[in-house]
Amino acid sequence: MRRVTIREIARRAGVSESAVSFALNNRPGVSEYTRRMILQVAEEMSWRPNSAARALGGSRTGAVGLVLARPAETLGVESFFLRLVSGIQSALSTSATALLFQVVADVAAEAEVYRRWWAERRVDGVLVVDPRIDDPRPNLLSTLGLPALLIGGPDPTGTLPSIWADDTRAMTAIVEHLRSQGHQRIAHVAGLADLLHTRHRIEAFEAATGAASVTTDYSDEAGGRVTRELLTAAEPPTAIVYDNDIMAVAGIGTAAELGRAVPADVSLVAWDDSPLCRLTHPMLTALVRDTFGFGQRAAHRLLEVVDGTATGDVEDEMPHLEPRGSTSTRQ
Amino acid sequence: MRRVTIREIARRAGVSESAVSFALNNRPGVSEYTRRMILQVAEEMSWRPNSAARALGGSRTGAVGLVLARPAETLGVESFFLRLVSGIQSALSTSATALLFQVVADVAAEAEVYRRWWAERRVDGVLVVDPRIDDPRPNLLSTLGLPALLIGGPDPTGTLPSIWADDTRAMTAIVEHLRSQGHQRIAHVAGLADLLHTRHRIEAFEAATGAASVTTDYSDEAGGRVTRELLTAAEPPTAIVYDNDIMAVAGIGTAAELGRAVPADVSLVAWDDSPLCRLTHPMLTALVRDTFGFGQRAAHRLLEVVDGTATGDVEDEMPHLEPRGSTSTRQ
DNA sequence: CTGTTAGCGCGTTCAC
DNA sequence: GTGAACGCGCTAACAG
Repeated sequence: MRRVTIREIARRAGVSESAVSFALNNRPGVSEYTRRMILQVAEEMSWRPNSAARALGGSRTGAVGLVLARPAETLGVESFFLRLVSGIQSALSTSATALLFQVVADVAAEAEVYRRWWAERRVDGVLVVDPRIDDPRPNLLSTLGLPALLIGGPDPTGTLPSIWADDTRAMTAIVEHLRSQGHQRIAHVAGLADLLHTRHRIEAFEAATGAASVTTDYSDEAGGRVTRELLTAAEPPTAIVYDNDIMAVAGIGTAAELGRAVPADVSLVAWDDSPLCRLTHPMLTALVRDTFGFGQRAAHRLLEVVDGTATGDVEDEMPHLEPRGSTSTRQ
Repeated sequence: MRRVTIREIARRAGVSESAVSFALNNRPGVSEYTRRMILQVAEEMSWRPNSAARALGGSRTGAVGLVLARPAETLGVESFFLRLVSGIQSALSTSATALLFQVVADVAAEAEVYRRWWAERRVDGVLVVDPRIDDPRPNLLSTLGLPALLIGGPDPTGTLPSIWADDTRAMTAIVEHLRSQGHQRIAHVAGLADLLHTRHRIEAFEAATGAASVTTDYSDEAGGRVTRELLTAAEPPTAIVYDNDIMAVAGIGTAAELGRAVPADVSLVAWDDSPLCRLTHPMLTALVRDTFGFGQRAAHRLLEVVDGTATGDVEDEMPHLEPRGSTSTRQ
């Protein structure tokens, strides 16, 4: 495959390289006639800008980054994650921006990736997922000067702009829904204690019920174990809210083992919907989010942040509960 | 954040820019003493190469690409996929190579991404997953001249180098294992008909059993439906092999609905292991692959292909069966 | 207003 | 070990 440069287009079109550059970037300085002619030649030769040359001259690389710090045990997020990435890319593709993606073991490694990407000028900005309590990343990114958008939040330190959904109100809505079905004793099997959204959910849950949430590592094992503890206690809950789909699926299995009928004896709710929630019998009532759209909106916002045309937080739409067989009216 | 260039290092170290470049790249042309001195200065100033400048001068971008053409229904691959990507990156990180990642809807869009990446010189090579029957990608990539490694294969057209695991032998091993447990009637719920590995599995299955495989779209719905058809037939199978975890999980649910005991009435095997396979009761016997290691080896091999130091196919290790509760000895 | 020439960004490489 | 040219697109400054 021959490489096509602006120089060749200029030669072929019989004009200067700068004229070609102006025409290709839709900038003044060239007549309408010449522009059309140049564009046609470029089209015929199927020219594409060399991203390296562009990045070197201008200050844009045309790429943004996403790092997923993925402790081995956190498997429930996968489905959520691929939908999010799909949405992100659907938004990025309209501005021909590429996505640099990396999976690392922990936040320390994540920080190292940001440093490297920025030092090597590989990205124009990054999307930061899973904000944590006492999160070192906003401070790091702000110190580096690397434009970033926090997905989830808002940032407690007010350092990074963010896009977020209201987990607090979502949890309150779930509890109210269960209450309206007659549930008095509700339990909450939460996720990783140091995630910001976990704290939000816990605070909302405890405020609404007065009961204490239990934190876990999101694993199926934890979901099963905690469910067993809850259901074999003196006064077992009549409804359990799980912070992800995996734990809810494990929970429904454990309930069956213990001989508890779902939803007659105990109702179950999964925080995030996924195909898993439709594999169980009964199917799991789940909190549905428009994750693809969320990703789109996040990417769009990041591009604005990179351009400097946006700062501050945006609240995304609230997720809604999709009732299925695992919950039902109690009398 | 101040940007550090080779020019500054040269000034600070009192040498020429080329000397710095030689020293930083461990190339001859500079004395050991000077090299050390330069490296120390670079270290102090925490210099990092500007990837754009490097890409522009040399012919390497220091990035490789991976496109996932993900039809909405193919959800079972997610877990496999993240493990694969983790492995890929663990190998890439040792050579400071970045991964450009994109999720698209279909192979046509995937081809378009390859064209764009290559035209824009964004990648040095790509990893191609899910080879298909009559796959247009090897031909395209070869025409473009974009170095590529096929994950799965080998490429029937012999166009692209590949790394692959022997699905044929794996299927044969599964059938033999089931036979050794006394199973006479075995069924195979296969995946998408146009995937190459689906064909390999089907051919191996039909050669070993004489029975016909059924192709599906990998969905839980298909897994459940086909299981129901199989189990309510005149002579139901005593063992079923599913091409992914999702369908096997749906299958175990359907068996329960029909009142068939697993494994007493019917044994089930999932092709790919995942946490899902441990969420069922009984747990699913599954084919275990070292997906992380597979990704590592694939990335390593791609880098060799990019360097031109490798061509041809490599066979990766064969997956092994991990027996769990969903299969057992029949008499 | 239309178009050109010159020089920049930054690391690499080749001739000296 | 050095100086200078190069890769490719962008962008002042400048000429018609």
